[in-house]
Amino acid sequence: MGFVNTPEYGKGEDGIMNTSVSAIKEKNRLKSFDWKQAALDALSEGGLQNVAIEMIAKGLGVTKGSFYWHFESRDALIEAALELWESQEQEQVFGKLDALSDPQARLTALIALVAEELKAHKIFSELLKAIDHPLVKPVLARVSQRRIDYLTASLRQAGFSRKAAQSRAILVYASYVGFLQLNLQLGTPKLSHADFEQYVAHLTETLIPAVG
Amino acid sequence: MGFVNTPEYGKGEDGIMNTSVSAIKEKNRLKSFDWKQAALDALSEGGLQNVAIEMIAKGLGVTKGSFYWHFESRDALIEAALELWESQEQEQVFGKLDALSDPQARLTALIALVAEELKAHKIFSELLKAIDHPLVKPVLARVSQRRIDYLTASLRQAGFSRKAAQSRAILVYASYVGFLQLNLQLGTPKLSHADFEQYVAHLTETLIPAVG
DNA sequence: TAGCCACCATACGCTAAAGTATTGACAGCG
DNA sequence: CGCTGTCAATACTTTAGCGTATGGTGGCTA
Repeated sequence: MGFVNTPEYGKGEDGIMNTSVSAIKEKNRLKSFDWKQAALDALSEGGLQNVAIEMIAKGLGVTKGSFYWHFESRDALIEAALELWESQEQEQVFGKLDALSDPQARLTALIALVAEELKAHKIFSELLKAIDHPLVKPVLARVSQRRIDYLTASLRQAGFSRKAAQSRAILVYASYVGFLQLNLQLGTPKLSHADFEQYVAHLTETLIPAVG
Repeated sequence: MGFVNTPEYGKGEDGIMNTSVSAIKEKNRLKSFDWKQAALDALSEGGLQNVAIEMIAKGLGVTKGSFYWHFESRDALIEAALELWESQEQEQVFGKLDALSDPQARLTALIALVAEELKAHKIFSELLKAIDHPLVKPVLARVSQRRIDYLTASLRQAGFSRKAAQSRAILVYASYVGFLQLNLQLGTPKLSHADFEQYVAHLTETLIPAVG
């Protein structure tokens, strides 16, 4: 007892939480976690407007009467789901890359990462479309700032000057964001697997190795 | 008589249109055009969900009773506004660039164009967020395809191989799209005017001249 | 001056989705 | 056995925004 199997552990979302940590508390947390997970699923599929309580409830086999026991409001769910996504995102991206000491290898690994983890990218892409929502904007701003900073540092390590590294980091990140929207949202251009490989190779050649 | 001073001319949106071409018809067209223009304004400010009939009506000093005389539905307005935007967009971008014969100059001019014409970019950026709307998606697909093709052709002329030109075109366009979203929507990173200049210079150096 | 027509205002209906109020089921504990 | 707390179902209210129905006004023509 005492250990939870989810990223939820240690968040302390309830203010009081040390009164009889037990199977009941466990189940409680699992339930709330399910809602967040389902919200992220819905988000990655149909965008933020698809994070509709009655829809998700149906997917979970319950009704909204249940939802409002677990959460204050729709916004509360969105906020919690975003918090979950942000932490997952962070350990997913940075966890894998920090292992690599060579900055060059780290950068190419980062680009390779874009091809995988489709769902995380889908969520990011959907959030970008929902940026008008006041809860979404700060999250994306934080995440983007962290990534750009990380890129900048890596590029500096790889030999770029301070200013060049800054511009290059923005360029790399912008091309990432743009490519996401073009592919996941617009579906234009449609690239075959081979075309995609070639594009990634071209991108790596163009943006990563050339120090200047 | 016979000439109209707007891009509307020659569209033939009414099926029948040759019965007494006169000042009345003229006024009619102007009114309808105002709605489209106002719709684009609203779009560029608050996104597609801000294209709300009652809001725009208030802005025009009328009520929605007027609107439904001019248009069938909200979708009809959106469709008409998008058509207007697409044509304006096309002549704005391609009109200026086709004058330049040197492909290199054309490409740098194109990049410079991004800094201007803020409203057209705002609209594009908002449309990207509203891409789930069935009327928006095909428009953006057409526009993006045209632009990428144009870029590809210019890059080929500048000396890139077929495959390299294709990948590079996508890269350039993706970085454009991404930068738009980061700046107009997210506001991250915040660049000073000098920083922006430097970024554009860096971008041009990195993506345009190097033939490979 | 009668009357038609383009244009607009007002009032209402309709729908989707959030949120509320109330009651019910079921499990564990005293 | 019955109480209590957790979770869920049902029915209701509310709100925003699209769309409709209908009637009003002002100018042009017969």
